[in-house]
Amino acid sequence: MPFSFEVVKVDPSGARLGRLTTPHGVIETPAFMPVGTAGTVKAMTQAALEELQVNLLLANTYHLYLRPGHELIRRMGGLHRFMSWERGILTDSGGYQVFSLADLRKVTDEGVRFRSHLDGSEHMLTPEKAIQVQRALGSDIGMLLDECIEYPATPARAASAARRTLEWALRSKKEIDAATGSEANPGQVFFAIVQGGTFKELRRANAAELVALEFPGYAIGGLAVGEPPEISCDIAGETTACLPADRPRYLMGVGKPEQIVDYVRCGADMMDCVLPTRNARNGYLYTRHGPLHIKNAEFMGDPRPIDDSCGCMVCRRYSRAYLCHLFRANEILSAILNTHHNLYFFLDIMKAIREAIAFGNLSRFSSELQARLEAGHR
RNA sequence: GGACGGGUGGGUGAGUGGCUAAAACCAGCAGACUGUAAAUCUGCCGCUCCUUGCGGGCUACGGAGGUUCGAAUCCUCCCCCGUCCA
Repeated sequence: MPFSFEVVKVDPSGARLGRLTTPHGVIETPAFMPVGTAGTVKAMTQAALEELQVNLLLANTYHLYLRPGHELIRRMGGLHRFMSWERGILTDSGGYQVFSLADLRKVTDEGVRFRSHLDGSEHMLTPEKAIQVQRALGSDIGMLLDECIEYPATPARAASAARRTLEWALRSKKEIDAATGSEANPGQVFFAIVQGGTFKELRRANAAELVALEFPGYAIGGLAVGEPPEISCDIAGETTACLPADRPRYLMGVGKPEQIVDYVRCGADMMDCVLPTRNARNGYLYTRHGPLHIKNAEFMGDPRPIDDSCGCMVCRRYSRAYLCHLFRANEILSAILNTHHNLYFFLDIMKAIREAIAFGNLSRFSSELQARLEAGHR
């Protein structure tokens, strides 16, 4: 199955219902991708992810390159085989680590020099190298190396990162074209990433320049790095407007449940976020009536499920009291059950969004969801 | 009966004259987390008062006295707890 994308329906808001076809299956969009940085969605088995109907998950080039090494993964038959996952995989390029590991790296026009957080060793990640590593991993969708910057950033800094991201995209394109047809994973495609900080002109320009290079899909990067959510939304909407309607748009690293609908209405087709998984491990659980800290004393003797309107395995089977106990006792099952629930919650919202678009009532769905989540607790 | 060692805030445990309401860790109470250096991190954690401030008062390092301007820290006696010797 080669890569393809088809827009099935467009909502008046700009939200799109679509189908993304990859060598490892079809993904209904808008899609939420769980994050599995190191080739594992923490605390989840692959079987459990399949049960949750996850069709596409995210792994990380930089982390897998450092450990266990992309060549090892290539020898093991590629990432799909290595981690026993027959569905879709999107690999992030390491561009986010430019931002998150800011203390351990130096960015130049050539690429990013990292000092490994694992053993202190030095590594050079160039746009070409990022492509090569992702080829070795054999993901369905790879990402170009970009320069993700912090917020707030000056226009000059944002412009410089956007310019560099564009130059890196040109080099990536060459690297991609050079090897086309000679690969073990012929269906693999690469998405370019639009940068430009919180400046609309920069975003528009960067998007236009990348679009001219004809990538099969585009991502919007550099958002949700600390800016107010209204700005993220504004920039996301502004950017998608500059992207071709027939290509998938991936809004990287977002978002909170109440923001997801907004981003879909901005025209985003794909999203990923660590919030459901990381927050789960930290005892922060999402419900249709607002979040709860399961470790809090009030849940110690609470026989109710996390969310009585949730259909997930955890809510059908376990009480808040038990989950509270597991968390306090530092039991591994705590992370497993919490993650399961939070992922179900995010995936379920996205599924409901797809249905709402299909039925043409996204607007109503959106305001109802918003109202419930903002209504407060329990 | 004798010789040592020890008794510190909910727990473990630093501290041997003032910088100590008393380290650190745990427990407890709350919060944060957005392309994962995260099962992590942050704040609070004796009582009390108010004009909530690097604010006032009170209580506190087994007990009771004492030395000293000042004691968890030094002295005396007592009570416990270990280990060893009779």
